Amino acid sequence: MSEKENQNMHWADIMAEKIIREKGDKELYTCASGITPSGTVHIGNFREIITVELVVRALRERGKNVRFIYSWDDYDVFRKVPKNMPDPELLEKYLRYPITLVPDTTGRADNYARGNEVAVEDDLPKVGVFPEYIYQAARYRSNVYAEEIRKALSMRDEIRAILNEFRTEPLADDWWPVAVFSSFTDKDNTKVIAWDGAYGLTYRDLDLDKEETIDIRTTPNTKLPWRVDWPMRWAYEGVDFEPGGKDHLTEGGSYDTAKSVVRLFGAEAPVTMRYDFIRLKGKGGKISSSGGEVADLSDVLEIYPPEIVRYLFVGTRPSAEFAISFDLDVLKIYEDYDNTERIYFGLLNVNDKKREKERRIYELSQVDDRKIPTEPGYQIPFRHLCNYLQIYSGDQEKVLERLSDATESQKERLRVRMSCAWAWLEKYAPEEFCFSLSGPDSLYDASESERAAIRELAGFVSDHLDGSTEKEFSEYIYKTAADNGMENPDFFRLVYMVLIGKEKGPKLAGFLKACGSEKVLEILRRY
RNA sequence: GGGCCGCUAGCUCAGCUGGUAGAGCAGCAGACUCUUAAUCUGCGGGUCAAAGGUUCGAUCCCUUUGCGGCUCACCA
Repeated sequence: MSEKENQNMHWADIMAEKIIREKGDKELYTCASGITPSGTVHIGNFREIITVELVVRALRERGKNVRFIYSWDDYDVFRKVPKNMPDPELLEKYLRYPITLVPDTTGRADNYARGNEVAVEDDLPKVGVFPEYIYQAARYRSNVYAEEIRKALSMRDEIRAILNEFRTEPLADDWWPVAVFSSFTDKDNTKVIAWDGAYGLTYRDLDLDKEETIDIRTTPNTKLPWRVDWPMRWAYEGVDFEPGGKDHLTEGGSYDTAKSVVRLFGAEAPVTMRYDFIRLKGKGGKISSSGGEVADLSDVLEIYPPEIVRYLFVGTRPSAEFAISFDLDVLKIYEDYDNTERIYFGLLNVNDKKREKERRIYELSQVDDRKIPTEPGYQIPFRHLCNYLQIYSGDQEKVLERLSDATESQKERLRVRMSCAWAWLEKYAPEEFCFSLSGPDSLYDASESERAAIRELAGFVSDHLDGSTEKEFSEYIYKTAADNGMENPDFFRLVYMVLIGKEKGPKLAGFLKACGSEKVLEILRRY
């Protein structure tokens, strides 16, 4: 790989090569990601998942055998009731329980953690992400890690020394690298008292002031604290790559201590990369129900097709923060994607460097890398699609009839796009952007002279709309205004009032053509 | 207190291993008697935060400073 080629490489490819370089030639590369499902798994968390997915794909394209694991840290403690969860009073009662023992007040699953998990697991396949899920609660509770916990206990002093390097308050002498959920209360308000040097651990339940000795091979109570748990899993799974947010990847952060702790477990830290957070733009407004402004993958998938969701992340360096837009920027995002697509299919000429870059972005944006489209999507700007949809009150099939020259594969993509467009129009589009054609019940109170003008326009529509271009037909519009002694602006206002009950609307001639003479006449002839 | 990131046209940002910068939007001008961020065309010299340094040459490397943001030092 020459330096010149390297310069143009996509970050996922650069990362894949770095992994191969640093970890050597291996039979299997393990790439990992994970999070505590202690609340809605939002789009910022998704950034980590998609980052791993892209690197995994880049590795596989290099002929590597890759395992992509996703760890749900669902044996974590429920510390805080998130603002956006229903029935907070009920949830309040479960603080300090493991999140798998907290009820799911959203009704999605049989426990709180699982509810947050399924939301993500249901959506990830839609964007082409298929990790192997690992459930830490199940692992811990079935004692899979008993040996690792014993090791951690035996390396107590070394671990403490590593953690103390960055702490202001050193860990106490009686600190143990293990957390215990009480078998009396299920809560973690406990304190380890003694370890027998093997598998016997004695703790005290601080709520009840009761003591118990458990066997870490047979009781489900113990887990490792985060800064020990993370490196333990690296060693256990043989992780070669795992990215992290900037909270982890800072001096003194958990990656820093984990890369020392992992050596105690006889392994080396994975290659990592830092990703920045995601901001939201244009969300809130109409739908800010709880004040807690969260957007998860399903919120984003509602207004962007899967390949565009991927595109947002593929096209941005992970280390750069960016905003996901729900406002009018949505239009631009669609245009940007379509532009990349046009470059990919050679419909747009750009220099080699740019073309190469966009080509790779397009490929990686596709949900299934074995099914990359062989033709571009139907060329219609997103805003036009929005107008067509509104003309037909959201009836996708009617819109497709108008776009009859679209191929089957284009229609398929158009359907997805239209669903997104409709959702966007209903939830986020600004008021000025939205309209609906007037029905029989919403007549505009027109004067007699206005009615005459409308009737004349109806005649022109009937005779000429279908046969003339947009530009040609605007002449008839001007003529109608002139014939009836109306100023243009007044006449335009009148027509919009009649058609959509608003003073302004889409550019009139084009709008009339988009509606089609049949629909237009149906409305005009009421006057 | 430590660390990290950013500071480029009015706005949002590209510019990724050095050869004095570019897209979109806004704006301006014109085209058709016209209207929403929804017509087309033309128009982009901004001390690349500041000062030093390295260099034949720096927006891009090094140092320092300023401003903004994030993060760790509690837990995960």
